[in-house]
Amino acid sequence: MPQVTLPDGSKRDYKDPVTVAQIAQSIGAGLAKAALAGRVDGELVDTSYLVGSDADIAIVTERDDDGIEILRHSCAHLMAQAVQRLFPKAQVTIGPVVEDGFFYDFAFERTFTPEDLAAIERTMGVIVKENLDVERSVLARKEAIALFKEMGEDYKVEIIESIPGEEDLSFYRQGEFIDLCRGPHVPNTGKFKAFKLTNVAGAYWRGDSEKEMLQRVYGTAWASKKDLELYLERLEEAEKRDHRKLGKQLGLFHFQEEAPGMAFWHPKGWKIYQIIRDYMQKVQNENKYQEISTPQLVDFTLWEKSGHASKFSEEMFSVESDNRTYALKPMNCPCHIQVFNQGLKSYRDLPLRMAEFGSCHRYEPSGSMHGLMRVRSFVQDDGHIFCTEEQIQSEVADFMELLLAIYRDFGFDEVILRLSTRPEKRVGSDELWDKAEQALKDALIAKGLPWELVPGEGAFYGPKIEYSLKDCMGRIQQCGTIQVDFVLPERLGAQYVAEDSSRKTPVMLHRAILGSFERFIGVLIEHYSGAMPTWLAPEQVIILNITDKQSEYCLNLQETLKNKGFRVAIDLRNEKIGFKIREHTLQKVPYLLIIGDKEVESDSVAVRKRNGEDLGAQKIEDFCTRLAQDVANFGRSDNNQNS
RNA sequence: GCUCGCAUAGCUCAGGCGGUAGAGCACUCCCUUGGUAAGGGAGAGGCCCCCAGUUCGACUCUGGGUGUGAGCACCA
Repeated sequence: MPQVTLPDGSKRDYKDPVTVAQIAQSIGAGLAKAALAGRVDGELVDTSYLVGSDADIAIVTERDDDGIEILRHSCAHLMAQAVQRLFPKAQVTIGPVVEDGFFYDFAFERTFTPEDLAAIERTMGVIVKENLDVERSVLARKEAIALFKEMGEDYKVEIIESIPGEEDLSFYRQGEFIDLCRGPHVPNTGKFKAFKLTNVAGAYWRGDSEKEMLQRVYGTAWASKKDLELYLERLEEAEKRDHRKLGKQLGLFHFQEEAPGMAFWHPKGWKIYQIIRDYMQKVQNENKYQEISTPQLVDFTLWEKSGHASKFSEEMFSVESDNRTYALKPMNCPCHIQVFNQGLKSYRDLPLRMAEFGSCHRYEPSGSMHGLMRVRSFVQDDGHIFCTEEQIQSEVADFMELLLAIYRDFGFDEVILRLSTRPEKRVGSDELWDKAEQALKDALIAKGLPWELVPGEGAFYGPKIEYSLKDCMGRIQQCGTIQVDFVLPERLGAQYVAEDSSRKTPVMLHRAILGSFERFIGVLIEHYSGAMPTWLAPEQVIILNITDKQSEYCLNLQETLKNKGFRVAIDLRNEKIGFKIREHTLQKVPYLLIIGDKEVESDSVAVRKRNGEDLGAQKIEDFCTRLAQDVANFGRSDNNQNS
């Protein structure tokens, strides 16, 4: 006699065991039709699931996030079925859900073409119309292996064989197609309303670059055509914001063949870079960091001592000179320890905070480069804190405070914090790890922000916290980090004299806030769609004359504003005012000052913002006040005047 | 690094059964001095990514390379 409790708290009694579908039916025909799956005591199940005892039940529909996930997962099966109808020789492998969609990997004798994709999509539509029931069944491992061997699905056999244990496995069948799957799935193939195959690409079998490459077909599926449209619009919007595109349009930087993965910064892009660097310099100075600078080229022997050569020598650029081999430094840490090692340090010197805008080079794999986001030459806002074990927590807490304040200035309020703890392969005693992990944890807890634990993902030399920010498109960008290091100071002989006059090895905290200037600027460009907040805009103001008559007034005005520390450009070209406004609006200059006879006579400026807003005529003084306020506000979203 | 695609004027892109190429914008000059997102005219501009091969002839076809895009793998 199952009694089910629905999400609204109401209860229903059934005489005999009932399926989720029947429960939905008993509530209403509409719900029965919309039902994609069920949730029984929190577990997702098929609508065919039989409820035999009292339980909390929810009917999962497309209005439910889980419902959409199930829809996408089932859509992957739908696609696999279509592929096998069209290409019987194609073998299926795996087909999971990913953000906003799904993919399925196939082994096939040739690659799929865009025409193939279109054909697959059409066949998917046919299968939807066939409205095939999706049926779950359970097979013993042996039977399952025999079945898939007979079908010639070698990859599936391999998957089944790799599943540990002897328990039975679940399978889903729709028409002629059957697939190993945990489920749950939609009850039939008629449930799909909006899907689209987006692209094909290669992907390694089992994610292993030693193994063969499969054909991965990506698709997306939504509850409605409207949602699909919105998603496609979102993709378009992201494309418009692409920093590589905007970098070219706004004249910020370029790349060229002779220097792959290394940016050529143009005046406006470099201005942004400098503003950020000056800001970081100031803020770090205020927070008791001492800025240093260390060499670009360092003899390989140092990298051997540090242990990087054995692991990363292939990824380092090297330079031969005087029968010696130097590496272009891929990181700054060993150099910072060299600075620490000069002179005898006392416990009284700790914590000792060093910062460097360190230029680094790494030979990144050719296929991994991506605009400014992943480059071979970059500058880290690097810093190392030498401290005692006892000081870890407060240093981490202070760092976090600083990082969050800086992110706010750049206009990022949402920060995702993740704590990565000890991996299997590691150095240092468990006691030491306990202490370090606890210190990081305590610092996180003290901050009171939500954070995520990622067990086993720490570096071999210590645990770390990673700080990711969410841009305005909802994309997550990892930028900052703080890592505890038990190894490097020891390896490179860093020591300090303790209170009892014994020699001790300091703990080293590696930390970065922006990560790299290159990447961070890339993130900023995409976040702001190139319309930098006034404090970061390479040109804050552009002065436009209407006719030659106002030229002198404009030049004087430029001088006045420049003397007040603003970045002011001027456009005296013989062009119509509408043309100039258009050009500089497209260049996303925050303020356009239009100067005609009226302004000259009244000693004022007509102010227009890049978003088209006309602020009308203002006294020069008033405009300066406004501009100064805008700059002082940084990119903080509270009271934000930018748009 | 791997799979697939792409590489034509400063930029965005057309183009052709193999006979060395075009548009818009930008640039230069001229007319125009015009009040809030494109005024008009004229001109100049190309090793059609690089190296081989096929061919009477290659920007076009074939092979190799480089760069780049999507994805995978990698990311101290």
